[in-house]
Amino acid sequence: MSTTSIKEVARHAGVSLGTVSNVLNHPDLVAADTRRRVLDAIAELGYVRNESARQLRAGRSRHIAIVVLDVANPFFTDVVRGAEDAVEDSGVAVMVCNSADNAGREQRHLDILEEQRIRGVLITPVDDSRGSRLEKFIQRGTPVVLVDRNSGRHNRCSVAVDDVLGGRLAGRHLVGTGHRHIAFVGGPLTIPQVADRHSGVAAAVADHDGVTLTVLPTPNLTVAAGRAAAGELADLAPASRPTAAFCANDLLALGVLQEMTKRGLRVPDDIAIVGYDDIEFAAAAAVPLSSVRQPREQLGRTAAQLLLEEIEAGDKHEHRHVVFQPELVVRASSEVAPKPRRAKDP
Amino acid sequence: MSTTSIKEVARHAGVSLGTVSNVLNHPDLVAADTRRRVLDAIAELGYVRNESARQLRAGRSRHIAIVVLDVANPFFTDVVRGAEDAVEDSGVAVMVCNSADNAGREQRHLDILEEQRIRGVLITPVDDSRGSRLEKFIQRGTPVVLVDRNSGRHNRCSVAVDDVLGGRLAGRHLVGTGHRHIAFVGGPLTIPQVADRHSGVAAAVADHDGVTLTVLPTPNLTVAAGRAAAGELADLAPASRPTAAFCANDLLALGVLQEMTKRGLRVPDDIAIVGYDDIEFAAAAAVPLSSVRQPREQLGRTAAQLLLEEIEAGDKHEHRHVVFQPELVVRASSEVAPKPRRAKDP
DNA sequence: TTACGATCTCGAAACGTTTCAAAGAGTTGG
DNA sequence: CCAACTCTTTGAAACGTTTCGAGATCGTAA
Repeated sequence: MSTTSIKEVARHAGVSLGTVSNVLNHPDLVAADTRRRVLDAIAELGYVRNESARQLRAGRSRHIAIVVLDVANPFFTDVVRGAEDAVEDSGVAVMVCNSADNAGREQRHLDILEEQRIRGVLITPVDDSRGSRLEKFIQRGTPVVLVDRNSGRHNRCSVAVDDVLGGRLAGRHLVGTGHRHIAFVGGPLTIPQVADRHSGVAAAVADHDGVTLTVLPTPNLTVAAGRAAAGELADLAPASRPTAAFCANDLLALGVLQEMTKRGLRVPDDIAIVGYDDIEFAAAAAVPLSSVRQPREQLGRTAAQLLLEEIEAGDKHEHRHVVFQPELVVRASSEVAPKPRRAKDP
Repeated sequence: MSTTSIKEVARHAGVSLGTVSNVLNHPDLVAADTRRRVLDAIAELGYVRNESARQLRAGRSRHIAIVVLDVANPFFTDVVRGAEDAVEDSGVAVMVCNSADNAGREQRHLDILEEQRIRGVLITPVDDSRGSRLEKFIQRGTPVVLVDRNSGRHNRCSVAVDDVLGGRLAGRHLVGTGHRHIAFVGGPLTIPQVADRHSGVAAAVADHDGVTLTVLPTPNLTVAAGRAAAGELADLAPASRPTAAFCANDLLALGVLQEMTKRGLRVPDDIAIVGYDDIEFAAAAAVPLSSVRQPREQLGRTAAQLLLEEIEAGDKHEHRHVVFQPELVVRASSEVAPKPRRAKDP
């Protein structure tokens, strides 16, 4: 552990401690040859500034954090990249925290971040209720921007996508291509995004007589959960089986696609699939997946910009709520109009 | 920003400052009702400990970092999850840093981490040469464990997978199923993992007369690069086109699969594909991808354990180099023996 | 020659903790 | 009643910075 302090550098260079600090922070105040001597001493001793001491004195950190629901979900990694891009040369660094959709972990992360006097936080919250840890966090004055979630409250910025519209787009598309029995695959419905996507598709279905919507709840939004849900669907008698599945995200959709293929059902002929997020792997699937596209990197970039703005402006900052429009991308998995059902089931 | 300090808590509770600190760090030394009073004051004032001050006094942080080549690659997110699991209740937190395969960014991250007096670092380095930033970092005494890279040097632990063997497994499999012309898709070859995988497959091919290996270099290891490489392959005259592609990772392989399908070439009949890493999306592809499996989470878990061990043991620690064996997982993308070529090209 | 600015350097204070020797207050045993 | 404990609490020092008023040095104008 490097243990050289500014004091030793000063001694080595034959100057006072304050001068070394000036070389580091206000080089223009120091005479050229003194500066030179100090820099040499720094190089020779391998001095590394102690950030804790700096921060203690300065009163604040130079970091922001982004807390995501699932680091392993490509949707979030793209959001992270967007955020990293946005802060690139603003002098702050980004810490990535994974709440794993677990309120306890989210809370612990927030605890740690607050102890660090973090400069600001981007978060897709698990628990955003009144009196939640996050609420307290905000009230104590740390700037927070909600990501992929819009907030009715006015003490924070948010950047979101209109998920109800997204669900509606998917529903309209499926109804429009002739499907009369649609499944919604996703859960838990306590996740607002999932609930919104569901109510969107439900609204689209309700606009048309004779179209029914079946909800297949899943415990989470993973590929494995998609496989399991697809198993249930495939086990249904062909006559009562939905001809299309709208999945709450692409991981689920990929799981459904995989399981259906494995069981000999053809996509989209036997069952059409529409996902959500339009992660890169959606297009890369060998039956390319239709999906509701969210501007993933832009989400992260915009959120980070809002945060920097708030950090900059302080009290003068006015909170804003940015909502992006989703866009349906139709690919092979839902492209073909459904044909009369064939008897071809396991 | 919460600005209450231990001093105010002390005043509020009518005790000295040292007692408050004891309540926080050594509660057993404090009488029950004093403790009670202090805790009440803490709750009432919303006191949050200042980690910078704590760390300054204690001399070290409670964080480790993991620096990965690409946060958006599921391989690395799984490694991260493994590492997070391993440190779960050791009292240290994990910071995730993304070098994006860029030496400059890696350097900047290491600068910041050193200023933080980070407790230890897991890293898949971009630049591990003699005299590199990383080398200096290690020499100054911060514990570092190399991930997915084995090191000849003896001043650090490493956890890796035998990539030469992995390449060899893939090569043997393809040769064994009758392929006589194989393509290696991947690059840049300056990435040691890529070079090893290549030399593995080259060795396997060299063991058999009449089998040729064509190298298709790519600028990076992404899906898009895979698509581009597949385009080149597909454009070749059928007679001179390889019948199998071994890709340096699964992202490339998925790109190749997608582009081939798009161009009407069938996998595996027209061209077999084998990837590397066995990320979850490999199995989820509708033509499930054969792949060389790395124990992703275990890689992260083991690396984190070694790091904690070194942090614990200090000078007494003996560096170790763990090497895992990869395992070939054969799926549909390379399952069928190649048939006589058909003329069926764009 | 003096006075004044301009430049540069210095030294001490402050940031909020943790730690530790020492003191205070009871208790117990002789 | 004193000595020797134990149990609590105290207050000051130290961690490595940054900041800022003040001092030192030198050149220049009056």
